[in-house]
Amino acid sequence: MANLKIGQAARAAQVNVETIRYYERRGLLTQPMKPVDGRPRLYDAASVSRLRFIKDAQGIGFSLSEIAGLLSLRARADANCHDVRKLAVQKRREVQERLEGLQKIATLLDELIDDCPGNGDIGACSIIGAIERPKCSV
Amino acid sequence: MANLKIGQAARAAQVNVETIRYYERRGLLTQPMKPVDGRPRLYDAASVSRLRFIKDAQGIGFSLSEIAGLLSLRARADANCHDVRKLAVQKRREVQERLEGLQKIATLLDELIDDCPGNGDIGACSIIGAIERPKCSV
DNA sequence: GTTGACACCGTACCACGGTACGGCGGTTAA
DNA sequence: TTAACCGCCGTACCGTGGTACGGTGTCAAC
Repeated sequence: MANLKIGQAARAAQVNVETIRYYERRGLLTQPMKPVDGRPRLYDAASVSRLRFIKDAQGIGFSLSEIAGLLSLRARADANCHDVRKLAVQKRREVQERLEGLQKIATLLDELIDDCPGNGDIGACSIIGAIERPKCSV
Repeated sequence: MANLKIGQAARAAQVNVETIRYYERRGLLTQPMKPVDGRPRLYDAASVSRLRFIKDAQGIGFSLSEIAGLLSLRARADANCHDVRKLAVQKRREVQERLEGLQKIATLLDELIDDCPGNGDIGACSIIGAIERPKCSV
């Protein structure tokens, strides 16, 4: 899997061609040199794995800017594992906060659903009512 | 708390003035009639509570479009509590999916952090390594 | 009678993560 | 040889949820 044209690289990494160009514009991926003779640029296996890295890091909750940070850390000879770990720990904390927020929402929705008579006049709807009254504010 | 100018209404509902205008443009809030004499529009308590409704519904995970749906349901005389309940149940399901996704991410990050030596060469960093290799894809 | 604080209105801009389009040129298969 | 397809490039556009800006008008206090 080497020397792929952009479309093939995109398929290999399971992303859109436009996404590759977008990452190149954002500086997440280096655009391969354009051959002098006007042939299409060629992407190698490293480009594909970098694309997968980006997608996987995105999958575990990093934003593109954070991924850029991760990638540039990786490229720095003096970078220490410690720096990367710090980013991961920070991200873990953020994930925890989002988890707790969502958990509250889930509990609240459960209560609303339990209270709801399930049919009848909308004026009597406990869900609408609960959102309307202060008790419900999250 | 009645007949408030937009700035007062915004403060009462704890939102930005621009946010009120934005909701009016989006059709989530009816813009009060403009007095003929050129005085500022006046917002009543119902507007403020509608703003709070929007903010609170947002807080429990509804998007503005979904809130618009909720609000128009509420306005329909023939609407049934059942319809509202259906939206809430649907939302509960979505929240569950997001929770499970986040939980996976949390577990993964925990593993990465545990495996990381915490210092040393970045080439040896288990976090970078794990994201790079298939095991890690989420 | 001027200063300051609002209101009003249209429009532009922000971050985020892309997607789509149009025009040009080169390659490839029938 | 001609159509179909791909690459290249710049630019525009999408949805989401707002925020900011600039010019005008109105009002009240000092």
